[in-house]
Amino acid sequence: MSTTGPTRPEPGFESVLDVLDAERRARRTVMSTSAERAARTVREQVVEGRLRSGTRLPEERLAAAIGVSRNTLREALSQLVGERILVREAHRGVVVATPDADDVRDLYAVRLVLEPGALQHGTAATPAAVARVRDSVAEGYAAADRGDHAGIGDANQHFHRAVVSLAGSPRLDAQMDLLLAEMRLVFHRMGDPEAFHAPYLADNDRICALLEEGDRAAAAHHLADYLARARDHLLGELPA
Amino acid sequence: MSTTGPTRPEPGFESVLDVLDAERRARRTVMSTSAERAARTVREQVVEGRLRSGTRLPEERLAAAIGVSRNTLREALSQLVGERILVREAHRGVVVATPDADDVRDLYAVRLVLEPGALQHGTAATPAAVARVRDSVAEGYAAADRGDHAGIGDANQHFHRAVVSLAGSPRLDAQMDLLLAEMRLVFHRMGDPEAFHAPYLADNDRICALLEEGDRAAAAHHLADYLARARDHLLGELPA
DNA sequence: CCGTGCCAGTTGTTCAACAATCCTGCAATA
DNA sequence: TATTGCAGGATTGTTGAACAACTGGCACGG
Repeated sequence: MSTTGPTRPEPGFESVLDVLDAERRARRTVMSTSAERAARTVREQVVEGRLRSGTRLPEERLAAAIGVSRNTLREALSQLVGERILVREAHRGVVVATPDADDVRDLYAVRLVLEPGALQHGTAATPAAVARVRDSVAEGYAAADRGDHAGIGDANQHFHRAVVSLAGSPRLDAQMDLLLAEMRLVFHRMGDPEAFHAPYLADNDRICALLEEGDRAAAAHHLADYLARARDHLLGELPA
Repeated sequence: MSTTGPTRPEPGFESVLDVLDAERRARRTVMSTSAERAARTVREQVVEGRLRSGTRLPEERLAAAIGVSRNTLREALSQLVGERILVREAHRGVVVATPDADDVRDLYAVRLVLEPGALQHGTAATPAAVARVRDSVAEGYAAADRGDHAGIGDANQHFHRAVVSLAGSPRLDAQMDLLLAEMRLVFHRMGDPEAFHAPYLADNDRICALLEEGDRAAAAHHLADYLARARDHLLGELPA
C-alpha cells in the first residue's frame, strides 16, 4: 500500500490487468479474424481428407457455406495457397493441391535436411523434449495394439514433429507443421494410406532409443536412412 | 501422319501446344495479379531499407499510393505478414516487423540446421552448383576491392543462398529467400550494417574451398561455427 | 494526480458491381 | 466426320462504398 508507486498503484492490481490482457490476447488468437477462422476451417477439411486433391473451391459457394464474405474468404484462400495446401490457377480458381512425384521428392529433400539436422545439432534436446519423442513412439504402439491405423499415422506425425522440435525453433516448428499437412495430402492420394506407417514404428523406436542413449549422430543417420526408404516406398505407391 | 490418333493428331503438334502453354504460364507468373505486384512493391521497399522497422502502413493511404484497391492491398499485406516481413496487430494495422534478440536466435537456429545440412547432405552438389558458391565468393571479394560495402552484404546473401541450393529443393530455396529477407530487416536495425559482413569473406572462401575439395563434413562444421559466431556478433550489436 | 467519457481515425467485414477470362455447347463449314 | 468459329454462362480479379468494432488521444471532472 505505502510501497505502491505510480507505476504500481495497488497490490494485485497488475495481476488483474494481466488477466484482462491475457483474455484479450486469447480472444485475439483464439477467435482471431474471420479470414483466419475460414482458413482453419478449409485447412482442416483438406488435411482430414474430406476435400480430396483436385476438388475445386468456387469462391462464391464456399464463402456462403462458411458464412463469410467472398473478399474475406479470398484472404483465407490466399493464405492456404501460400501454405501449398491449395493451388491457384489464374482465372480458374483454387483447387486442392495434387502433389506429384516431384513434390514428394522435394518434400523429402526438405525433411532429409531438417529432421536429421534437428536430431544431431538441435540445441533444445532437453529431457522433456526427448520425453515427447518417446511419448509419440508409445502412442504409435498403443494405436497399433488396438488396430487403429489412423492413430498410427497421427502418432507418426507427432514423432517427426517432436524430432524437429529438438531444434527449439518456433519457426522450424511452424514450417514442419505445414510440411506435415502437405504430407497428409500425399497420403490421401494413395490407395491404402492407413497401412503405410506401421512398418516404421520400429524405426521410430530405435531412433528414439539412440537419442536417449545420447548417440545423436547414429540417430540422425538412422533417420536419414529411414526417410529415404519411406520416400521410395511412397513414390512406388503413388498413382500417376 | 497416318499414325496420328485422336489424342495425338500431328507430329510436333504437342510441342507447339507446349510452347503456347509455356507462354501463357509466363504471362501469368510475370504479370501475376495486382495483389502480388503490390506485395512485391512493399516487400522491395522493406528489404531495401526504405521502409524501416516499426513504420506503420495505413491501408487506405498505402493503397492509394500503390494505385490499388484497399481490398487488394489487404491481400498483399496478409501475404507479407505470412512471410514475417510485416506484423499485424489486431485493429491497429500492420507495421514493418522489428525482429528482436529472440527472433535473431530463432533465425540462426533455423540456419544452423539448414545451411550445414545442405552443405553436408545436399543431393544437388553438382559442379555447376558449387561454381555458383564460388561465384558468390568472388563477387564478395570484388565488392570489397572497390569498397562497396553494400555489395559485400549482397554477395554474402548470395553465398548463403547458393549453399542452401546444394540441397536441390525449390521449397528450401524459397524458404531461404524469406529467411534472408528477414535477415535484411535485422541488419537495417544495426548502427553500421555495411561493415558487418566484411570479416566473413575469408570464412566464405575457406568453406567454399573445403566444398571444392570434397570435404563436405569439414565445410559444414566450419559453417556451423561461423554462423554461431555471426549470431553472437549480431546479438552484441543489436539495439535494445 | 487519476479516472472517465467522448471523438476522430483505422481496421475488419460485407455488399454490390463490372471487366476480363475461361469453359461449354452448338452451329457452320470444309 | 472432324474442325472451326462464336455466343452464352459461369467464375475470377478488382474496385468502390459502406458500416460496426475497436483503438488512441484529449478534454473534462474529481
